[in-house]
Amino acid sequence: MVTAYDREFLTGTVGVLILSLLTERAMYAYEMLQEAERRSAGAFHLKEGTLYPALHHMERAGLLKAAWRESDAGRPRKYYSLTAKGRRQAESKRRQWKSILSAMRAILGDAGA
Amino acid sequence: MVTAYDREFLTGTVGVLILSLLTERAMYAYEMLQEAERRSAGAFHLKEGTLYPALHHMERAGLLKAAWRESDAGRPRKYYSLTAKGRRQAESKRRQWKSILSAMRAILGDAGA
DNA sequence: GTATGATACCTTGCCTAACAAGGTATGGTG
DNA sequence: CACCATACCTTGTTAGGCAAGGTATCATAC
Repeated sequence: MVTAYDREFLTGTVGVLILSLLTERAMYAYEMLQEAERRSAGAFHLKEGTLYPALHHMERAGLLKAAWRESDAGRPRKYYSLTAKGRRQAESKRRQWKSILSAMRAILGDAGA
Repeated sequence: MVTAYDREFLTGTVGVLILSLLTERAMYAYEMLQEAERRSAGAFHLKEGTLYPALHHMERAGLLKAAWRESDAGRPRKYYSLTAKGRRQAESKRRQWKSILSAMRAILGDAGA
């Protein structure tokens, strides 16, 4: 379900997306890929080449912390969770996202509703 | 009112923004800058270095056409309007934008509402 | 027994959009 | 005369998203 428009619209949203998912619970990267796809009914298809570097970057920035856990089958999984700084960032980003949303609505008229 | 977050969130939205403004009426670039700022109550501060290249690109792509008109005072203004192709594009982009919006809502939970 | 696909992690290199910072020109206001 | 708002534009940098590759484990199918 990867269409050409994904990219232009997705740009900049990946950060908020990760922060929001991790606000709910700790998750591993592969799980995030599936969750994003499932919840958007296939509209989003987060790419691995986008997600992994983003996670590493956010970990370096002190927003996330990672912990390996064994799984019943297959390779161990690397679970990410929010640090205190990450939780503050999540809150802040969400507020910003809302403000951008309403601004877009104002500019687009009913088109953005 | 330029804040650091503008960029990440704005990415990819400029195209839709232009198409939507021009759906209403022909406008010149400087006017678009003001309109975007006014309607969003200062939340958006479209940059000239973003807008002008975007307009030129969209004109080359056959989405817009430009026409110079004299003004009572100052320099002549370059009015942009949608071509037939541009109108189709505007419709299509708006639909995509809506689908992305609802996908984001689904992922963010009430955070995106 | 081996091929394939799902799971699960990762990196390198390219492309393009957004921006900062600069430039030109005109008219009005202090 | 200086300065600001209007109005157009360009160049160079940066950073984010992605395609395409790679590694390893396990289950299923043939």
